[in-house]
Amino acid sequence: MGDHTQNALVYKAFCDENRLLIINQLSLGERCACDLLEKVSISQSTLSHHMGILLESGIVSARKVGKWTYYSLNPLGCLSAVDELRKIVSPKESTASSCVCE
Amino acid sequence: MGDHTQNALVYKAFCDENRLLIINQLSLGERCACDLLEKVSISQSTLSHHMGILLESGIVSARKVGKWTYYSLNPLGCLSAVDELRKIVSPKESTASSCVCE
DNA sequence: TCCTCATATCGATAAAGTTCGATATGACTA
DNA sequence: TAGTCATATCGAACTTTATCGATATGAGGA
Repeated sequence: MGDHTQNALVYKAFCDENRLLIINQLSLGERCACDLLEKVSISQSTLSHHMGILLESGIVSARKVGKWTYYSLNPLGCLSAVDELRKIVSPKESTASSCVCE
Repeated sequence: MGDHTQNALVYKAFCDENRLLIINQLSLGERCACDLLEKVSISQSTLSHHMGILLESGIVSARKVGKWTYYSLNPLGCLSAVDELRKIVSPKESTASSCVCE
């Protein structure tokens, strides 16, 4: 069945244009926040907010090295997001057609 | 590259709990609005609003028969949503690592 | 230790989204 | 033609989200 509350959180990663831009950058390889900031025209605090959402969705990982934070796509999280979406939209066996319209 | 504006619209279908519930119902087969209304505890006008978003995302189709509207998952739209998500999160060839941090 | 830099958090505001009841629309039915 | 039923649209209240500038935190360097 899958947990709708959790899934809603996962796919929130993909329903904002700026987050899709960030994901696109990360699909090219690991990036530090300052680097992402150059590519996406939003403020530093807004970027931090979006990175929080991406981390919470599980499709992005963070790695801290000194002052810097490096972000990258989390392969397992991404795989799981794609696979779960496939499950969500795939036809399922229905016990009965419950439509009572006619 | 993919159109971020359009993709954001597609994945908006999956980032709301009630829409996930509706999609789950439709994955069992075609359903009329009155039937969906029985399964999801929201008002009729709210259901109509969500169906509009699902139609716009391309993952749901509508078929009108007299007074009734029958909704179903759009196989092509669903396939495309899954496949596009796979593309969005798959690693891409980068021309150069652009990180300037160190 | 003090300063600088990278990032996170806070507080405020504006925009977008969810939800509802009321009403409109449009199809069938008596 | 009137009435009823299914669904869509409207308008408003409320909640959530996106965004920013200011400030805090915490690491490295002088």
